[in-house]
Amino acid sequence: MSSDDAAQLWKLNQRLLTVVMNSCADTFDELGLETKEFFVLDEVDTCQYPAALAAKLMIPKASVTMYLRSLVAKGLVRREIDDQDLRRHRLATTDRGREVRQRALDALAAEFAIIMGRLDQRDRDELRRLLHALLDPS
Amino acid sequence: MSSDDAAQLWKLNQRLLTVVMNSCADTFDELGLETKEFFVLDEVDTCQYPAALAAKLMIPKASVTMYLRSLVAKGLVRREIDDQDLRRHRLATTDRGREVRQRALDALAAEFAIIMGRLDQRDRDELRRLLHALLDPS
DNA sequence: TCGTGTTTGTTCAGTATCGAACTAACATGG
DNA sequence: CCATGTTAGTTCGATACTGAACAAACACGA
Repeated sequence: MSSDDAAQLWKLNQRLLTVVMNSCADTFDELGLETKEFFVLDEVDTCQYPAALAAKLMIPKASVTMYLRSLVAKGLVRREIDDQDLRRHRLATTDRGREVRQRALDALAAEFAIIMGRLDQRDRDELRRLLHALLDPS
Repeated sequence: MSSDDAAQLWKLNQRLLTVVMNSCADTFDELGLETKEFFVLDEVDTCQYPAALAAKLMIPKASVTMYLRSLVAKGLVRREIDDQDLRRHRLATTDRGREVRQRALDALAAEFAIIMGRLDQRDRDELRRLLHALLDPS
């Protein structure tokens, strides 16, 4: 594989993600969710703590502080005291937070499906197979 | 494909691209290139004009103005008068611009190739075909 | 118990980004 | 030729982001 070849694939892939994300913008707006906030909300339950979120999402700690402040203000996430380590803020999504997250994920999946609709069934299966081959750490 | 499955695929893909991009950060630094600037530099020759760049990259016109200003200041891109339409700035990479772009693409490809290595040549070609079909609905 | 070194999350200040308004240059219809 | 509408690129003001410094809490060997 030539160098330009790999880079081109990278760019196409990047473009695909951007297109899908842009398509979700309206739904996210209705949910009152900023794009960046969504990524944080989505990982709150699996990461539990701000530091872990920053590491997982590869964004600065200062940014996590901001997104969390907004999510808490919106009532989508709540902070709890961690009795084991008073420095840490244990995080958890609220009921409403879970609902919003699910709606956002559905929107993302729906838009992805629309784009995928440009392919016929055979090609969709093929693309999914290739992406899985790339992404699954198997 | 279930809704969550599609979203999961999307998120994995997003993560993959971020990791690759982060891996390139040092090289880009050495080249004196900001990440966002790179995307602009990379498309200058194919898009020719700022408006086309904004559309292709899906970023605001105002941002394109800024990135171009920086690229021009660094001597990587130059603006020319378009005799056909005096509103437009025809853009072109300089010799140094082409060199820097190639180095950046090489870095990107090198990192991405590690992942792409999971596919054989036939599958990579297939993947590119499918991504093109998705993104260039001709 | 200290002293020293980490880690956690926040704050602050400087930079980056971008929506909206703007100017200049075309295009089209009359 | 003019009126009207559209498009190209820039500027400006307001917001978003983040590196660096910070305070608090932990860890652990001496």
